Amino acid sequence: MSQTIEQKCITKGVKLTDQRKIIAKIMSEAQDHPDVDELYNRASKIDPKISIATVYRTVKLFEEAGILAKHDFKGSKARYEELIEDHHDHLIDIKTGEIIEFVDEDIEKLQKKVADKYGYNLVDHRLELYGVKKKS
Amino acid sequence: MSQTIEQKCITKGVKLTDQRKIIAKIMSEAQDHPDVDELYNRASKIDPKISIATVYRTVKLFEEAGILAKHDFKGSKARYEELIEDHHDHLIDIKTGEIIEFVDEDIEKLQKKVADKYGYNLVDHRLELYGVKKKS
DNA sequence: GTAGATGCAAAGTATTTGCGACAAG
DNA sequence: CTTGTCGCAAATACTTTGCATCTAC
Repeated sequence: MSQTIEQKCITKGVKLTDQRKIIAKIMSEAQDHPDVDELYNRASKIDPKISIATVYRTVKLFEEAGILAKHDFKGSKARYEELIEDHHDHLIDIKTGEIIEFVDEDIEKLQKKVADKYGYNLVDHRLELYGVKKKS
Repeated sequence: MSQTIEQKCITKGVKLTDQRKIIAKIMSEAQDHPDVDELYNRASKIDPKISIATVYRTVKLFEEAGILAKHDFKGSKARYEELIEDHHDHLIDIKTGEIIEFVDEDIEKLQKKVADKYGYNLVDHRLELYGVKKKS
């Protein structure tokens, strides 16, 4: 039973204001990886008085609380997505900007092995694939 | 017989000004991954009149010419390194900021396989490992 | 000689912050 | 009630750009 973003806020002791609820809802429902501007646009439709500063403050807060993940893909602004238990990496279509999420256990294992080889414990990683659709 | 950065400029038809020669030299000799500020500092010691704008223009030009690689590691400014034939990825020490370069052919192959699985041709990728040194 | 490069300062982006008003717990 | 949040606008950090001058080829 996975928690909603609002539930995670309560668990982590993050105060739930109206603005944060709006952002929580948008990110919960998002099927994509919106950037701050897009998030601000969507939030403004619900609460036209919300400030972009609040959006920035909230995504940062949520990121630090482990609720959202921030991605700085090449050639675009910072994008956010809800942080779910099962980790995944991203394949980015450089023509369309479409983002495909994938998981590859073998790559994960090899990454640990590489870190190990150099005497490191792997704390985090970033794997992004950039590609173009093959003609079918 | 690998070319120097200056030679690459000539090959690629990039005009060699004094400022560009300075930046080429610094990057050729760099054992690290300097950011623009650091590059500007090192360049200023050779030519105190060089402008930061020129440094920005030059790294961008070199990047587009395939002479330098730009890296946006998490939590730090854009860093540059000379682009060498043999590709490598990076392992970043999150305590010290030290950067270790590594190559893992198996991971490379698996990346291609993943892209392929989703119907993509892999054009580029980014793999960064973030770790802490193990106690020995 | 001429197209392109430089230095400077001003303008852009993306993001953060100080502050008085306001709201959640 | 009191601590923390919000909206606003100003500030910051990094990067780009317009323009007059200068330089590599």
